[in-house]
Amino acid sequence: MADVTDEQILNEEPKRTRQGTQRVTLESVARLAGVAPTTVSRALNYPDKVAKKTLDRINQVIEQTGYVPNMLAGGLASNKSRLVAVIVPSLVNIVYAETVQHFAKPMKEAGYEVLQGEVGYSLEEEERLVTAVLSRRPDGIFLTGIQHSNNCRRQLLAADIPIVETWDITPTPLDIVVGFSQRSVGRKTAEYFYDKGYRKFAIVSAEDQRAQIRNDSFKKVLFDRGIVDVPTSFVSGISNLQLGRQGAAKLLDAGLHGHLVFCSSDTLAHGVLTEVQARGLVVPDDIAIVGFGDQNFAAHTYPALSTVRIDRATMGRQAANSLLARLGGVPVEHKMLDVGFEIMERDTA
Amino acid sequence: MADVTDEQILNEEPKRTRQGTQRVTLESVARLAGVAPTTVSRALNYPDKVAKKTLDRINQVIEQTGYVPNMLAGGLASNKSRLVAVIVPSLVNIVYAETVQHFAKPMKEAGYEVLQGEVGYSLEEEERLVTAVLSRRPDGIFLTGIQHSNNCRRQLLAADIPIVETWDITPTPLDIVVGFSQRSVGRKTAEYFYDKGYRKFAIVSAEDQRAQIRNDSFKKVLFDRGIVDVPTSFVSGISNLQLGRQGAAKLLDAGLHGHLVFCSSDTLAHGVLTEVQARGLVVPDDIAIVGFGDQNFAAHTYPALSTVRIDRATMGRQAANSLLARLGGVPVEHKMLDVGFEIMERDTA
DNA sequence: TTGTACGCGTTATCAC
DNA sequence: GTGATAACGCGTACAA
Repeated sequence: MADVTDEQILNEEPKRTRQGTQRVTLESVARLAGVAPTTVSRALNYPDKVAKKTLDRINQVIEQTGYVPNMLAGGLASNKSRLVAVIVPSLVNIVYAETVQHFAKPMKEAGYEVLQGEVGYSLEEEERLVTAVLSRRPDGIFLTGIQHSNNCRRQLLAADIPIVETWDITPTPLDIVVGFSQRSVGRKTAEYFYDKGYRKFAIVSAEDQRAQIRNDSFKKVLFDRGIVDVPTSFVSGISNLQLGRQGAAKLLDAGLHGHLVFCSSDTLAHGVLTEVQARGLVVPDDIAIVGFGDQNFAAHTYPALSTVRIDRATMGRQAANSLLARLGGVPVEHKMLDVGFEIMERDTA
Repeated sequence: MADVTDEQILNEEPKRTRQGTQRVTLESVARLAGVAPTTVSRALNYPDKVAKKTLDRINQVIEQTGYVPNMLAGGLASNKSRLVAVIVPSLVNIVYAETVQHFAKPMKEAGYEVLQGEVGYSLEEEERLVTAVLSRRPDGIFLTGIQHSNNCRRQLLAADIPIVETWDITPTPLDIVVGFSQRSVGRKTAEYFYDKGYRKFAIVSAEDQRAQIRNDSFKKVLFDRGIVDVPTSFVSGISNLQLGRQGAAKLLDAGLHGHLVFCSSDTLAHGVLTEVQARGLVVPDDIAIVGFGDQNFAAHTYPALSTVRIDRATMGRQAANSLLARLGGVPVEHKMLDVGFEIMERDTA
């Protein structure tokens, strides 16, 4: 055994007990370009710190060999992954997808990749995904909502990275929050249409937490004005046109007439509209409808959908701005950014 | 200077020229549990290869410290990232989102995270994203479509990882392909509705490559039957209801009547339907409409939308199955999997 | 402007 | 069942 050890010591070559990938590495590029690995690394990360001639030679080798840097190694060495994690309730819910898209664009332009994960509306799922995602050492994280399990909060805080919470607002965010008050949406919407003269109301809603908050504050306003009965139809699963029709059908079958139906999304509202029309009723005379979100189809349904406009582009963009500021070491001016909302009165209510 | 060197050599402690993250590492867990790092690693990756007692102690320390493994380091060492990259034209196009969702579920259950990127309909963008994504050393990659730039193909092949192409079909995939023939869709749809008696046709289409293929084969069939004039209205950007209405408006303004309008997506078709109805025309008598995709709202528009059903769930699931098989070293039985499509005749055509 | 020498946190290998 | 040791591929402090 001693012999082996001696051999190793005497041997110039490393022991090579393991096999790496056979791909071209920074080192092989360096060899081919006749420079030190450091120089190649610099050529990649700080091109202007390398002599033009050297740079050209290196780039040529990179081109020829098809070298692709290994960011796992780079990230480990630099303690930066250039990855931001995004956690949304659903990948196929277009309102979240749009927010993420507007978030992802500036992040990508700044050199970050987006790792997206979906968690439904369950806090436990969120906790699991957060753990999984933190093991990738993201440089920052985008969260949907402000409700998280205690364990989840602890992990997030321990990770010590910038965090943006979105789609709600709170004076005490984990780090930064960019959103709007769900409570205000419910309240203002109820007040607005009550003041317009409506006295009968109903709700078609998905079962998510944020919708519940809107519903509750909506009903609270009505209750305070003496309206205690607000027929509510819950649908479960990802909202779609069909669920909207089903939700409306239940209500209509129960004899709804002259009500304003407040929906938890434009998609559900579109379904309600379709069902009402399919029954030969007239909107808004027989049934009035208000959606939520102002998705881009809302202004183009027939009749055009009244709804609550949420500026998803601004929300996404601002979330990115704040995160990028923190990532760049710039102190963020506002820990809390309220992007507000706007009631869009169109033709269905 | 020599002194310093001597000190270093004599010193038992490492030089510590750099500062790692202060987070808890596998090594600190090992120290606290009184075992070697190797054992902790094993406890995490092969729990049954560790004595029950040791395992319990380690898990307890992990619990207390809130240790989160660093997968950058793990990935570097094991040459496995447990990451699969997904490249789609658009994050907000729900038909792709749904495919990805069905793909992501089994992948996640098998322990893989999904890194999603959007590339529009540009091959150059795809190439750029592929490079960025390969630098994360994904274990596999999911592609939309079968058209890629040469450079992109080269990189993909060089990466030497399992690849699934989707949403189209070819006998010569990069690795595996799960999809259906775009050409057949156009052909069969034209034949079907020609045989049903339609003699006037029009098209409302987005500008993407795959839609073009459908349009071309659609028109080819009609041409062969003596129908040479197929008014076509292109819309640009991500398809939505408004664009569908606009596309229809252009056609309708030009005096369309009695035509069957073949749309490149259900969303556009829904817009066409809305526009036609807003003008007081009757579907399908004045204008017939056929969509593409059979999204979940298609059966619930009023009247219900005739369309071409694409089984996105099966496509996503099969893509995952094939990829997981390859990832597990199992030889894949079919390099090419045709999930087909189905013409859904409902009430709009 | 370029090169030397570590170390980042983990896993594979092999020995015990 | 457990541990020592050497990589994995790259960034960075420091020296030249």
